[in-house]
Amino acid sequence: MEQVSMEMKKGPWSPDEDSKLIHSISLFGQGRWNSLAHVAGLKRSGKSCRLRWLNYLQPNLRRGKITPQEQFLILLLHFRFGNRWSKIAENLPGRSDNDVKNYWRTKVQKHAKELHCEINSQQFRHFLLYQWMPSLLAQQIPTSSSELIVTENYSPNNINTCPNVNVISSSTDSFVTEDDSNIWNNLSSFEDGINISHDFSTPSDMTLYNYSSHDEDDQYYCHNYWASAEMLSLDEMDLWL
DNA sequence: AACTACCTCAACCGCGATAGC
DNA sequence: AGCTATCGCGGTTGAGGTAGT
Repeated sequence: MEQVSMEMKKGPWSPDEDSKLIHSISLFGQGRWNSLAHVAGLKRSGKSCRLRWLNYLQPNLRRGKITPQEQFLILLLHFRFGNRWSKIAENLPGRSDNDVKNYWRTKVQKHAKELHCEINSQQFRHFLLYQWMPSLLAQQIPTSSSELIVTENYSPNNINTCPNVNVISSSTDSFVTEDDSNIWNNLSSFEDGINISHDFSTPSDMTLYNYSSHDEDDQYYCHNYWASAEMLSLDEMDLWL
């Protein structure tokens, strides 16, 4: 049973409490949060300590606004995982599930409300896929360029670096023809992180998103997302490269 | 300057899953 | 097998900050 008593402190953490928790974790590591709270001399529940560490204190957390790249990833991965915030956050180095959740609630849900759409409606999904996500991609490249743009690479050794977004054309009215082999060549040339390309050369009733990443074992893999215009289904295919 | 409305995000809560006895 | 403790996740709240009037 979670420790509950009258003297348990709640609310904002003080700098003193933070340093006690950090010190204890440096000595004993993460986990067994109730014990950790006790040895740290904190009048906090283990649950509260865990949350404070994961969402605020642990090193390598990214601060500041969610970048367009990260926003794109959140929207894309929400199609795949739904409200599984921790799963989405795994793909956003330095962001917690709370960050992802807050973004979704404050930005995406608000937008749906303004459009008088249900968040899970076909109408809103269509808006995300064909308007919002392309506009986020468009923010990644300078005007007049339709070539592959390479932004800074995300290195697994530097978790504070933003995930990489590679854009193959971000213009919805000036289509760039890229055959599939070019796309794969481009993707496979970035073996060090998360890459996204959006291919606008697919038939007008179909949008293809390529999302590639590598896992802890350095396995490099790629997801293709085809979304039909009707948004009735979102098919996924994983290819091991 | 004062008030209000809105936004952000840290923190809490409830609950289900899992581990250990 | 059943009980208890712990963990982790998703949903929600509310304090503090900021922009608008």
